[in-house]
Amino acid sequence: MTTSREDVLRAAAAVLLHRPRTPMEDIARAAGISRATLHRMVPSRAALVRELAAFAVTQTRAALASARLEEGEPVEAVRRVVDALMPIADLYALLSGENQLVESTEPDGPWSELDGLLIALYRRGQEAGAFRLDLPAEWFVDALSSMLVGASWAVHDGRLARRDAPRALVELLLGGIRRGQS
Amino acid sequence: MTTSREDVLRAAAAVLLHRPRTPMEDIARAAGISRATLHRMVPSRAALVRELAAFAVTQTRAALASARLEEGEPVEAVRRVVDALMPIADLYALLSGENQLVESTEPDGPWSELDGLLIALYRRGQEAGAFRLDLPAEWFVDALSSMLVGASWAVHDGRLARRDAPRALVELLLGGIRRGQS
DNA sequence: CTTCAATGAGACATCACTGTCTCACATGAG
DNA sequence: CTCATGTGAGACAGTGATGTCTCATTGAAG
Repeated sequence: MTTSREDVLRAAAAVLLHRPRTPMEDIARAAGISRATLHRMVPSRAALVRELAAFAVTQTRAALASARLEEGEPVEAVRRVVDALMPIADLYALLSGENQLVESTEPDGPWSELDGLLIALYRRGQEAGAFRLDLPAEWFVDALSSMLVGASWAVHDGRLARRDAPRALVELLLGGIRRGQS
Repeated sequence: MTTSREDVLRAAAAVLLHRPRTPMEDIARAAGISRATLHRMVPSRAALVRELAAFAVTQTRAALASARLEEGEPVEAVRRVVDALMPIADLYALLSGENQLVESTEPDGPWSELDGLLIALYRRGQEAGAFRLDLPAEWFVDALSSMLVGASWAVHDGRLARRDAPRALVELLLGGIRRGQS
């Protein structure tokens, strides 16, 4: 009964997001393997963290691709983004600026590419007259990121039902960014 | 030239929020004191963390009190809350569920009291017809918390101007929670 | 059945961090 | 000026985490 590398990464992400100081022994346990096996998979803690970051980038890129940001109404595109990112919110959270588990993603690295896709979506929405002009696109990305993390935590803590989370998030976010409110 | 205890706590909060694994030596440096002096102030790392938590509770309680949650229009009360919490967003972030630096704040501890004040505000807004009925009050608190953290980070990283942050946050939040949008 | 690869348990050495302590220096008050 | 207090630098011992490695066990394939 082999635990897949991906399962290990997912488990590591979840436990490290919640407790960044978790020892390797406990990370391995959380993934259902022994510490020796974990060390066979990755040469060091630092390497695990780097691999986690790369995995998170890959998963996020795929999620954003599946959300097809350039297609259709910007409002619907935001809905699709949230639906796509919710299942990987914990991985996504590792990449967002708030979590320094992953040290200093480089300014021109994969993260800024992904960030740029979301900024472009917001700007498309502004040009289409759907989104507010007075809020910076960067804030849209930050707000989305932080609410994804927040919703993920709320679900994790049982404060929000898993099936309600996407809707709660998207309603609040869209309500906040849509034009024509004041 | 003595660094006040509060300054040390503030600096420690900021650095630990960003890098939970920061060694005591680096925490002390960030606070402008030596490690020996830090150890004279607190007997251990665990004690520092406990004191930080208590300080965060005190500061948050004071901020919420200054925001006068029960007075006037719920919308204006939310504005006051954001204005009051922004300057202490990093301390507040230590208390919010997202950050396990402070391990497991007890269910009936000070945090749930503060949480309860915000929940009561949202419910007051619902009853007054100002806030949406379909979003849970708990989600309001989670969204506020996570956006406070997100905005604080955006400012820290230079993505959002410090003077624009409160407005960006409150506009998005209020836009999302107000009634009569759809 | 045998063989092979993967895995877990556990031992061990090393290292970073932590807490403790001493001593020299700096600063402020009288 | 002296004295008292606070501080920083640095040494040291202890601890927990980390990485490395060996050996026994397990499970799957042929």
